[in-house]
Amino acid sequence: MSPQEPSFEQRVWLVVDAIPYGNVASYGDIALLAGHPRAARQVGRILKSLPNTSLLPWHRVISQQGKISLPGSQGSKQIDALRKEGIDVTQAGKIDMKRYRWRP
DNA sequence: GGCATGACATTAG
DNA sequence: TCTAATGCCATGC
Repeated sequence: MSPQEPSFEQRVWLVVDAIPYGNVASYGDIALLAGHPRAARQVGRILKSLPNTSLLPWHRVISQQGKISLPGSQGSKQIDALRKEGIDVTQAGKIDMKRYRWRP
């Protein structure tokens, strides 16, 4: 029979869930680990579509430039959540990727 | 099957 | 450092 491979969406869930505490990953990395090196945009769309019941650490996913791509109150929440994990976030919402980037 | 959208990435100025 | 333009790809209508 034909085992239906998990959707890109579900792969993203798995990858995001694998990000360890105190580390962050970029959309491009998520897409890459999910099997689609250039589907970073879809990652953002998927995370946006996440149900509030999901326990995924989506706040550990940021842009490659170490900047929060989610403006508004949600962005502030993300920054706050990252700081609670020991990640240093500048006042401009900038993060040192060289230091916190997740290396599988 | 085609068109529009998007929590991005990269390059140029 | 910041802004603008271009590319790439899955999803939804």
